[in-house]
Amino acid sequence: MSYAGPTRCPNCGSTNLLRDPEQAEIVCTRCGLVIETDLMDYGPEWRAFDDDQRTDRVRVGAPITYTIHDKGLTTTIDWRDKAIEGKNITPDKRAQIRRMRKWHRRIRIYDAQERNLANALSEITRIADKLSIPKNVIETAAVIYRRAIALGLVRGRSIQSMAAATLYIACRTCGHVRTLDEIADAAGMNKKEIGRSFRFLVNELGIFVPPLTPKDYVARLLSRLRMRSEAEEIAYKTLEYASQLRLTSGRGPMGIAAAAVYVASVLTGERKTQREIAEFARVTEVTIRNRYKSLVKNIMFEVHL
DNA sequence: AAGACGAAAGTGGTTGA
DNA sequence: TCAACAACTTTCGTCTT
Repeated sequence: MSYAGPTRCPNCGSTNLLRDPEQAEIVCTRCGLVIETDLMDYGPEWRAFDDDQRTDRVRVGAPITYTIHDKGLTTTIDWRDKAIEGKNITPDKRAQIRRMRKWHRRIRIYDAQERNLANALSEITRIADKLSIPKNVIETAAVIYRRAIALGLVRGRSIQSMAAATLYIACRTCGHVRTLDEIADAAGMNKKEIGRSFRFLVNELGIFVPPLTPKDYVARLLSRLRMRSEAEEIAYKTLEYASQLRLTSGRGPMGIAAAAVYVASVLTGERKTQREIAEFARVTEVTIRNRYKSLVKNIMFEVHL
């Protein structure tokens, strides 16, 4: 059976796509974007009958029982090459014990990573569920986290912040607009730490994260303010002018989006107060005023020409 | 009285020596 | 590592509707 799927990653343009029938996905090996899910699944042992199973069986690697049966009770083989009574032991016994020790250690590291992964994935899904983030974004986050763990980037950092940062990266690369604030809220931790982990991961993994533009925020603001679609058009037009006039560079995109929405609210007559918009946009009224001021000044000038 | 406006001082993050 | 800096916030008094 042949399958003509995508050949290029829509996010970073890489052609190194990994098609993984067991995980029923096509994944970009460069940025970790999950391009397609729910491919035909060939392996009878791993057939996923519903979404829950697909998550549990395919994604998490080790089944959840793995972490339960162990519960952190690990064993160690003594480093001394002695029998229990303190006698020396024969050379071939000694060699055997050393081999056992080696493998025991290796297996334990593997265990620790799997545990970390399972932990992180449940954290990721927990945050994502709170925000109703779609499944493919969660999957992308999982892939990114796996890469991070494989490169040893997670050690010494809190699983929570790494999980949240991973989810944020996934949102950005998948074009699912969420603010760092929202993620931080849902994760129950501060924005700063997640932001730091975010930047760290982006640097270390070399992921291309498309920058957010004011436009990305407008639709969300309008829907949260329950405004009509004609306002949307005006807001987008305003932003277009603004970016042509280079009013957008270097400014926080949310402030500009909020100002554009305010302009639209005034022009359409379904006026919203600056405070209302500021609240949803998570910027202050003053910021809206400043953006709005320069918007009006420059665009009026433009119109008069 | 509510909303809009703007000045001034404060805050947290980035940059460049 | 530290100071300068830009963007944004906080606060508060004044103006407008």
